[in-house]
Amino acid sequence: MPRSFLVKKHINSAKKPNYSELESPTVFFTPHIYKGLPLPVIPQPEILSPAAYSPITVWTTSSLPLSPLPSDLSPISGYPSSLSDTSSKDHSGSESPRSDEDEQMLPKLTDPHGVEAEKFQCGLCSKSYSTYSGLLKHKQLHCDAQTRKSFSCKYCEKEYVSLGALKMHIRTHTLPCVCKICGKAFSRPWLLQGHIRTHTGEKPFSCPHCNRAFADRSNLRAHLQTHSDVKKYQCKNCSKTFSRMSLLHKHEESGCCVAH
DNA sequence: CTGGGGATGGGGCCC
DNA sequence: TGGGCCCCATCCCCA
Repeated sequence: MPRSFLVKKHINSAKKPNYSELESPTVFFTPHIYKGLPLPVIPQPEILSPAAYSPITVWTTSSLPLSPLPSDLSPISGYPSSLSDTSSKDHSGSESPRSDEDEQMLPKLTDPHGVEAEKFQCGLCSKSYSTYSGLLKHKQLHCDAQTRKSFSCKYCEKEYVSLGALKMHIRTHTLPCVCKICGKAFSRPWLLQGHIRTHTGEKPFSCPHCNRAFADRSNLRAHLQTHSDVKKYQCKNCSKTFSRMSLLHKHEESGCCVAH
């Protein structure tokens, strides 16, 4: 299943950013751990600065984070995570912005500091505020979601509520972080760092139960499931538990043990 | 076939 | 605002 729950649906595809300013230069990442490591065949690459973006042309938008949705993604409620509690992840994205609307929250008076009471009225809900800042706060907290603009990716059909989110997504297309050892490109430096561990053999995450080491924290987390009697992912039909969702899916797709 | 490890993608959160 | 890190999810491969 594509991990698109955070992506806005196609609401206003006409809102395209200036991509010539969005795209980041290619970055060759070289970790410090190369120094002293036996990689003689590879020329010792220099450490380059991380990707830097040019100043971005701003399209009108107020990109406040969306309200967090309470969503416990753990298939088994109350399961004790060995590493951290992640039950409060923000998986918002179901806004229905009226993207064709322009700024409608204008003060009744031009004085931005507002010396009289109830002078600043929200153009959407008609609530009045004595100060301009009060109106702004109201706008950001309550009404801005309705006027939020969207930012569309030029490489695919995804849209985002903030320019920052779009820029992050653009990197998945431009892949600016390139491994100097094998040439493989990644969207983000830390992804490249994880990849480089496959070259260096570095495994900084070790299991407290069996001392097995892993290069990736997520893989250690999955491994920790194998030490648990009651695993994280449980079949609704037979209550059998699995260490990975993919295993549960396989189990369910194979017909489980109970007819649906 | 099943379970587990390796590698990677990608959005959110925090600073 | 961006980088680093978090977490979840997924695919592939192998024992």
